[in-house]
Amino acid sequence: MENEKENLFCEPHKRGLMKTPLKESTTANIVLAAIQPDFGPLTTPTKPKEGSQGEPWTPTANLKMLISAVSPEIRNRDQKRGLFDNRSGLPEAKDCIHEHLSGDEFEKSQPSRKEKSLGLLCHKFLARYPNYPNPAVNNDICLDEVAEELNVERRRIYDIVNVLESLHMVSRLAKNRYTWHGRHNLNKTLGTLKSVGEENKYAEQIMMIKKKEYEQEFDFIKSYGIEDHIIKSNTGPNGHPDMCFVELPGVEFRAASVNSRKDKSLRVMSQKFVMLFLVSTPQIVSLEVAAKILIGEDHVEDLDKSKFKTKIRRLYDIANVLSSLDLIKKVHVTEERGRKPAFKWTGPEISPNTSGSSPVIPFTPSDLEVRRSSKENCAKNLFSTRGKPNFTRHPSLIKLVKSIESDRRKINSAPSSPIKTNKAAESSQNSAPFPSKMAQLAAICKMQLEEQSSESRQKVKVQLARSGPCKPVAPLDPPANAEMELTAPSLIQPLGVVPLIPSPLSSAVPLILPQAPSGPSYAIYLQPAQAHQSVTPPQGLSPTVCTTHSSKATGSKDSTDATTEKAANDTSKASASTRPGSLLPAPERQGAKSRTREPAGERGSKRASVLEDSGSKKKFKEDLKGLENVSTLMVSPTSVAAVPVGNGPALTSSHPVPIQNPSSAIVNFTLQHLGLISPSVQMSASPGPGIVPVSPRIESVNVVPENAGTQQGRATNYDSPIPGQSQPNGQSVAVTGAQQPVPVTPKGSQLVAESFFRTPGGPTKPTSSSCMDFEGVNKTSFGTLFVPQRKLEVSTEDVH
DNA sequence: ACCTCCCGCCATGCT
DNA sequence: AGCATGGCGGGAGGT
Repeated sequence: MENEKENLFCEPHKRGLMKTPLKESTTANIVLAAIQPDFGPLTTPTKPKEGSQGEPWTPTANLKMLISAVSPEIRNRDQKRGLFDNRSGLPEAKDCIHEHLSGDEFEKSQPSRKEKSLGLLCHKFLARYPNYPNPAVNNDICLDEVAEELNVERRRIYDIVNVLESLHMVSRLAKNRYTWHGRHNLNKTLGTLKSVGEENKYAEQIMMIKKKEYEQEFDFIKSYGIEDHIIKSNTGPNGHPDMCFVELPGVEFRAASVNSRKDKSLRVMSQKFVMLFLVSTPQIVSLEVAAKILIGEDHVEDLDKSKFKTKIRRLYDIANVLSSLDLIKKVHVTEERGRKPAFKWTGPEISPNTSGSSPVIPFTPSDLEVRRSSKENCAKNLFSTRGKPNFTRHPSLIKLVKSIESDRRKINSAPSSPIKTNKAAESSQNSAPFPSKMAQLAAICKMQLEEQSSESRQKVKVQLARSGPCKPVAPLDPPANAEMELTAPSLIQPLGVVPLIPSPLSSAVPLILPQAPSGPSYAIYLQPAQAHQSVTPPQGLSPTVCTTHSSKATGSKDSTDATTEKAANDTSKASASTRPGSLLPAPERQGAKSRTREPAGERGSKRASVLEDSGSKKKFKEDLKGLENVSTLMVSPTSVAAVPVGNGPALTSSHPVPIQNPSSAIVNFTLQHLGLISPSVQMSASPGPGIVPVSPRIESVNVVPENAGTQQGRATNYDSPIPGQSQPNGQSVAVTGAQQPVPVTPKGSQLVAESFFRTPGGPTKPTSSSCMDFEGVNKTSFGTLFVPQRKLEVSTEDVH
């Protein structure tokens, strides 16, 4: 009954009807459709939660519910079972490879925590919707329904939705209702976030934190004061960077309710977390650092532990969702003291949206235009999100906006964000799960398989039909991914670029790098502050990188491991260490992902100063490895390129050749460290002139891909509207091009160029001032600072 | 023993 | 008041 209705209304796409792309959803839908009638009303009612679980689908469900009421355990068991059996969402029932309820008592009896993990849940959730939904269709999501179908408490759905909302993949329509936007706005959002992150100087903040750590370890401490200042300056009035939710023009929060406290947490935290990846060079962010930055109070000591722990918990939640989106993947950063959990960006590379602040624009003209135009959206203007401190809107306005937007959407079918889609991100979207654990894997695999099969058929048809209209972009990405790469060395910092002269000006200094042969050109820009830093040796870290990966699942691919090391040495000199390109493309998305896991070591204790010991050994090994790899890999530097700017299709992002990228970076890095080449030589990453990033520490990163294989499934999965595009390997290039084309002018959505942070309390960020501070600092303390080397190893998790 | 992070209590705020 | 949201942190599964 209702369910059906609701489905219709809420998630039409599920039905397959319209949307082509529905991936798994189709399957699921189908299933649901079949089942629902039988069961009867599901009810959606408000809270599904546990009770709901049982509820619905079958008559027996009621019984179960009753029982469960009595015993939670039973309840759980049922739930699990229900999950699989019923379907709620998952495909498992169908394919199932494993599992089964029937068979194993084991599983059945207990679903295991993993099966209940947010990551898996998120996969299920994502599987229901196409990456690039047809805007013309109703893409509403009814939270209650979803919760029921997935057999989870609504609370969990909120966790997912909040993160998705932060990326503007969904937007709230009303009470219990969200609209699914999929990845249409993703690149745009990321660009905006990157811009905001740059404005906030997150890169610097990261650096500072790291520096502090080092110092602490070594007793350096002296510079605390300074550092704090810096941070503070960057931060808002409160002392910490408080930004508000960054909205995109096209995707605004419509419900008033969103405003309130929501500005706080998960959503904002998610955005900030993403920003950290986007602004940091290696694109690897440890939870510890992220937590500190998010907490704002970075002042060292204050972090109270509980707060820190809470933040970490939240970050895991966010990370699980982002991992499901294939935007990040878990890795470990190993330092002397141990491994710390960290995440590596595997999403598309993005260029910052232009906003007022950044001068340089990497975008292609078309993009710019689009962006501009977008700004003009009526709706937006009406409600400009931007300015508002609050998101509250009058209901009537909301409606109006909504209607406008919907129209707009229809009109523009084009995808909005063209920017770089490349990376596979898109393609993978749905796909890719990474199972960390077998269970998850299995579950995911099943889902995927189902999806594929069902989808592919439908999809193709549909897409073809609709292809025109939609926007989409295709993602391309290869299937997989597998690989990892690694990145660069410096953990922190910003592009390796070099600024030559530090200018106090606020604006960033754009550098245009020569492009690699094939690639589009890219520009890197630095903010003054950064530039300064670079000039002076920041502490960054030097890096060493190691990548390791295993390929797993997919097998073939991957592989790339490289490790590098650098050894550099030294301390002060750091200059030597430059970071190679920092950016690495990340490319690959592997298909599989797993949620998280890993040991992390972060914890607060960093202090142990024991450093080097174990580290050195490892390093050595790594170095060796790195060398080996290098030899093998050496390849085109180009691939390493830093930030691709244009929309260019080619962007590195996709990296068709994953291996290369890392390798080049590594190679450079290694060579430099070895003294074989000068830093300036570096490849693309850091061009030139000046490079110097340097960081005192050396780190090595190992990335090991975890996943097992699920990828394949994924490959197929994507929904991109454009069917043909996907290529297995990831050559996304072509695809990209295709996507891009659609610059629709009117697009409404667009851009916000302005991304802004809203700072509630205060004014915006103090950019200039902060810059100044930084400068001062850099000069002052950085110059002298000695930094011990460290090694950092990043490894993706493996699953066990 | 520690890392992850599920679970769900309960505050917050809209309706 | 009731319900939707979602902050938060205890505590337990996993390794």
